[in-house]
Amino acid sequence: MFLTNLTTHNRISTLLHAVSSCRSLWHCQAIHAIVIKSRFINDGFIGDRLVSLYSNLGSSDYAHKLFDEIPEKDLVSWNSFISGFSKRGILDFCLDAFGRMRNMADLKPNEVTLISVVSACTVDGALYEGRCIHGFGVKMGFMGEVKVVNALINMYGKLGMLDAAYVLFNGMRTRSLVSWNSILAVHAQHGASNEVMGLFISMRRVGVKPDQATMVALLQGCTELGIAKQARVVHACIFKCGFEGDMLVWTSLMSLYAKSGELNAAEIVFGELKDPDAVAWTSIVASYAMHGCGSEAIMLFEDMIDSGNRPDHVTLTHLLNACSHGGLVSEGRKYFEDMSRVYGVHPRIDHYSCMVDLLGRAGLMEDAIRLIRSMPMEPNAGVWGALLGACRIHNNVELGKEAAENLFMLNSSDHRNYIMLSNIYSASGQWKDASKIRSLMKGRHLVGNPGYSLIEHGNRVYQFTVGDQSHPDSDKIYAKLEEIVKKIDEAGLARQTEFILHDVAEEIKLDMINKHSEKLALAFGLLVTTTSMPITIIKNLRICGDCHSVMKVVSLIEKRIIIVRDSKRFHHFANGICSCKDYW
DNA sequence: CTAGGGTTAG
Repeated sequence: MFLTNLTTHNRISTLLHAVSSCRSLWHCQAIHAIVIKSRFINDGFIGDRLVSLYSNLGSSDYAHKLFDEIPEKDLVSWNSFISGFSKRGILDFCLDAFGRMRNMADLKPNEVTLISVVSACTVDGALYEGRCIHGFGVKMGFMGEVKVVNALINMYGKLGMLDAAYVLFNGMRTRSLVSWNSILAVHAQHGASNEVMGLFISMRRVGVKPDQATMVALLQGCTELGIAKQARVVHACIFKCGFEGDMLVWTSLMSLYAKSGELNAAEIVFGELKDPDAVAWTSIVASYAMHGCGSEAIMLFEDMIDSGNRPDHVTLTHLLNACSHGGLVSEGRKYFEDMSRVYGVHPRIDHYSCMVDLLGRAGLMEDAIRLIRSMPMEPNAGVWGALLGACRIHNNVELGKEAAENLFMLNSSDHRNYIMLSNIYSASGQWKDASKIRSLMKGRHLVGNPGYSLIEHGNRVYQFTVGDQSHPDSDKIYAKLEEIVKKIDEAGLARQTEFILHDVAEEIKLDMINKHSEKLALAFGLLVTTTSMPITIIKNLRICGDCHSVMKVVSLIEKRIIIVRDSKRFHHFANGICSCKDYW
């Protein structure tokens, strides 16, 4: 055994090291047994480490039991206990222990305790608890501690209270690099790209040197926009700051290029990684999946396996997604079966969603519903949503109704489900049912996010909303749009007005659909670019069905390449066809 | 000298 012939001090530090290196519950228990045999079980250091390890590994029973067995619990014992639950995101246990600690006469929580408890409040719906802890921190005089404020910035930011986070950040007398990174990260995570850029510039101005986390936040801040030019600017910035080849930063950059429509650039960035890790491989598989290149994604996945990297549940999700977007049914089925047997990844609910999507899109409704019934867990909104989407494509009213009813039960506030069901009814001519669903939606006061489309030109990004007239050259844009519509009518394309929900006359519907944001962006793109340039449009919602067919026709009659990123994936239009093969 | 704490990728 490795513990013989060592001095007492060395044995304790060896044990501490062994305890720290545990990666599984089984491993932890084995080391625990050695600790018991080694008569050091009462050593406070080792006990604390075991406690935090057990709670870190999610075994709260062991953690509680062991914690109770520690004879003299000091501040560090309590902090280890609490931090373990904090890292696992188990808020209840954290607050419980914090409460018990506050009731102790001879022990007071310190700033370390507070940081752990604040971090635990970053889970959804814990704003009230977070505010209480914040108040406690103020009372205890911890607000001068940079790390406490950083944790609070992160907490408010993660819970969507960007203003509160900014007020705290702004009020800091001294800010560490982590303070800057935290405020950047929470803005980036909420798509506040302008703020991210502004903060980054201020940070440089006061002479703070960015690190890996800064660059990642900067890159993340650009994804919402998805503008290739901005990706290139940040890429240059990464070079200047000396982060080229950094795995974390480069994976993030690769993903940004892919999301900005530049699959080639993503491929190049990936190629520059000497020894890509599992996350980098997953990212490139996801990139191809996003662009609808199913077989390429599969090939890359096989390369990943050959390189000795192990896929995890995220990799498999993207792989199944790739099969689904590419309509590769048999491949998807094979990988779904292989995932636990060959790769040791047990299917989670997201994998079931992917499979329902895959089968449903392919029109294999029986198989999709059979899979749902056989799931070992309760189907969630993702699963029913996938089925509903498939019913929309294949006009399956019966199943669509069932899927929608389940969705309404799970989450009645997502207006997209109502629209989808209403569209299914309209498509099969059941107008009364369709309008019933619409009034149900209206009655519940459900409105969606307003749709918008972005397009880059010169050094600017232009934004269009439905019927937008804010552009200075609005007249020209609408004239171009009219010209396109005329050509399309001449080409004999049947327009799809059922995507308009309002109860209005057909010609008004057509007028409304003609002013969709993606069509305005398209008209603008045709106006300002030359024929050799692809037109790239970023849409915040899913592309509308009519716009999708119009893009196809325009790509043919105007001989243009049009690339649209919607909220789910990319569509590459050329010669009258879309890369999604109308599978979307 | 030594335990516990804040930001970061797919």
